[in-house]
Amino acid sequence: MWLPRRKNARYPPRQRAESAASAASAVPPHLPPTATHTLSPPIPRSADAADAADPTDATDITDITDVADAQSQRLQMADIARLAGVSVATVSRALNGSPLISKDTRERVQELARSLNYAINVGAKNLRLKQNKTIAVVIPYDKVSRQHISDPFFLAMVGSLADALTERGFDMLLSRVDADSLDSAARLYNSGLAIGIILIGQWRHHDQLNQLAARRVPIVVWGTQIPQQLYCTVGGDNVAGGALATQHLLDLGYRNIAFVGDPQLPEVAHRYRGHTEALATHGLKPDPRLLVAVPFDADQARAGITRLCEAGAAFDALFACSDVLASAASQALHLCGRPVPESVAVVGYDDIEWASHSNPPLTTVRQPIAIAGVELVDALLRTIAGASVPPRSLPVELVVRSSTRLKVV
Amino acid sequence: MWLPRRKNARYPPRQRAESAASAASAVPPHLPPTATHTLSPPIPRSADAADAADPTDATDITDITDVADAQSQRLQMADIARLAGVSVATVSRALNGSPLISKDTRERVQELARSLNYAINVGAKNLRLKQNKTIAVVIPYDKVSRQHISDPFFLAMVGSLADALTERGFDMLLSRVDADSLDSAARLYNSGLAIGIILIGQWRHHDQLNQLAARRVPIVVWGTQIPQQLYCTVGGDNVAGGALATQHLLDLGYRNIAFVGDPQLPEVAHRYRGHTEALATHGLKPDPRLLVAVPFDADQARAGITRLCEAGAAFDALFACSDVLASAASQALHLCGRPVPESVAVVGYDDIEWASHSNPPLTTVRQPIAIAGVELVDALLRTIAGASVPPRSLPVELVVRSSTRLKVV
DNA sequence: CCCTGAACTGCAAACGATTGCATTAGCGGT
DNA sequence: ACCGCTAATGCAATCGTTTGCAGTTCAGGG
Repeated sequence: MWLPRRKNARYPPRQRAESAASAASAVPPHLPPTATHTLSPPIPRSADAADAADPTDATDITDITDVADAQSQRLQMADIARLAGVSVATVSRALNGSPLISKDTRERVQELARSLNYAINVGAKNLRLKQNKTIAVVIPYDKVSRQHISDPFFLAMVGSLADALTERGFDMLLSRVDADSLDSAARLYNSGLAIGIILIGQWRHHDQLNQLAARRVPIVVWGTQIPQQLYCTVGGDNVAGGALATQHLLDLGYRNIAFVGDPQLPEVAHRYRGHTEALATHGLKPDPRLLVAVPFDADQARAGITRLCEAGAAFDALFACSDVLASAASQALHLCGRPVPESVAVVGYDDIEWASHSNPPLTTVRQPIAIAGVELVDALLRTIAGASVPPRSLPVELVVRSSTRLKVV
Repeated sequence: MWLPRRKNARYPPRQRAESAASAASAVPPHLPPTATHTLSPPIPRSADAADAADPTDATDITDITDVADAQSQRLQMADIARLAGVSVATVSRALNGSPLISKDTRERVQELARSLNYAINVGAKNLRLKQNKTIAVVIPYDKVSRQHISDPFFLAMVGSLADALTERGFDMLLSRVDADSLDSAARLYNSGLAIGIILIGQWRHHDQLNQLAARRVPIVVWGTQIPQQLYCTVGGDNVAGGALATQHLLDLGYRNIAFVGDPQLPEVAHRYRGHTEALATHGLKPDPRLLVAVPFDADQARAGITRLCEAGAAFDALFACSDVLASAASQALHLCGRPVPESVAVVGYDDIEWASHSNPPLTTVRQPIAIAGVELVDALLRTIAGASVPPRSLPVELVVRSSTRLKVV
């Protein structure tokens, strides 16, 4: 007969066959054997139930109590091992499907673990294997203007990323950082919480992002490609998007197009370039008086448009760099007595969900949000694998709805 | 002279004073001394830079190479210890501000760690301390209707939770689960990834939530209070909200009010009750023909409203259980030749950002989203601490905009 | 000169998993 | 009866931190 000998015996040495048998019969009375019954019988207060349960075997009662009690609370491999009458090593191998373990033992352990709702401690596993299946997604917030980022576009992007990451078996750590110190996002990587970072939006701190990349922090940014960048960006084709919007308005007969957005932001700058290029094909130049330079903030857009109207600027159409801005602008236009689309044609950007629900439904440049999530995750994983991933520009498309119509002359 | 002796010497034994001095002078040439310079000088390819750097001291070069190289990649406590010429224990205590360490050593270690951008390995720390600062936020998705949850309300809630958690120093793990197996969210807790779960929306599986609670999984749910529930809910006061909306319409002179929403969902059921109660104060009863029972899905709402119009139902107002539904309904009404608010007054629910940007701006019942995040987090933390937290109902308020106006007779 | 205590600091054992390398039993061959 | 081989399993080191305890140095008192 073989008897295990160990310094710190966490489980009483039992004869193999006996303990296996007792485990199999002892567990069900205390804990539900499977997780799959959906109709709950009258539910007792769980812990009390264990205490009150029929005390057939003194040792097993204390076993269960030890597990549920005190500090350790959660089930761990040692508990499974004890109940199955094997060592932790065997449990580990069994749960990982190692062929070293006999089919019999393997299945017994797996069944036991499943019936106890055992889930492996990911932290310990990660530590040992130096691996990690968590990706950090960072949404910067603007300290000065608003506390929260409420632009539905960012949130939709979060949804898309959540889907893409779930798809590939990764967990997503959502985090906010001050847009003025984007580099503080490195904490998430340096602390081992996540193996890489996806940052939504480039904001005003290109330099900080370059520093992160130089420090070898795996990072991918939703944004636009900037000349000297060391990090990988994925983004819609902003130049094409800007051109598409303006071209559409030109085709409809509009010639005096206001532009709403802050060209200091890299993405907006590119859209403005597309705007300018489209005008050029008709021999036109952008009118600086029709540039409403506001950040992505509805209130400031409203104010800007109102100012524009009151200044008596001559414009018959408007291109806004987000649907939120377009919507705020439309509202302001209404109040100025210039209804959309009768008096002013409006094109937005992003095509967030409610662009089609708004009234009138908004003509807009659709960003490929669903694809964006997949592409960002893909690029990040390749970066983590050590590849040098080139920036990626995704195609955008114009969605024509009722906020634009042929100009009536 | 004291010489350290160890089984597995990870760092070469050095005389204390000597090594401390060499560390202090050796670090800056290879790595930036502080993280706070924002203007990046011409950035070299980092690793190459270390290799190419002026090789003044052979041993230090190999030190740095060891750190940046190979498997271990990330900086760890042992590296700091080696560079500071002390033991890991001392580094640990120094970084945690233990008074056991002399002020001198403590500050030297802290400064060194800061200058190297060292961040402690959270996984290892959590393992050792059996603690964890991560909360899981779960958004269920509906497998049958749509792949993604795109309702801005849920996403806004995510934003609010992100703020509340950041505020309290917790990290947020965002996860999606199939709305038909909410209990699979337990994995996040059982695996030690998170110390508690916040679930957004009650959906159709009250029983599964009860089971989770019975299994002692710390969980708080955004939703409405249901008689026999074992888990804690936080939610807007749905009965009051429903009453508020309907009362407002009644006050304006409307008597035939359509209700849009699926009363099978607990929250909607309560709003319907409020609706009914308000009608009762005017001696009215809800007309079953004016109940448009659709889930939170814009397309189905549009279809439902169109059907209602085509059936020739007599109604002069409409109360929808979300702003998305209200907006979709307004659109359908327009197409049926019944403009809002001239022909039909519309009240929504949630007061998401664009309710005020839509056209006409939507009268709606505001849910306290910002407060919700704080309350949910609060309730969860108290639950984790072992308290039995009662369900919480938050006040809602009516926001009157232009989609409702005095009925013209 | 030795003893004592205070002030630092290091050693080594956790935390919960994985895995290379024993170790064991069982079996067939000689 | 003994040897060698294979299949199944256990031991113990390891991942990066924390912390109880023990060890070292040094100053001051007898």
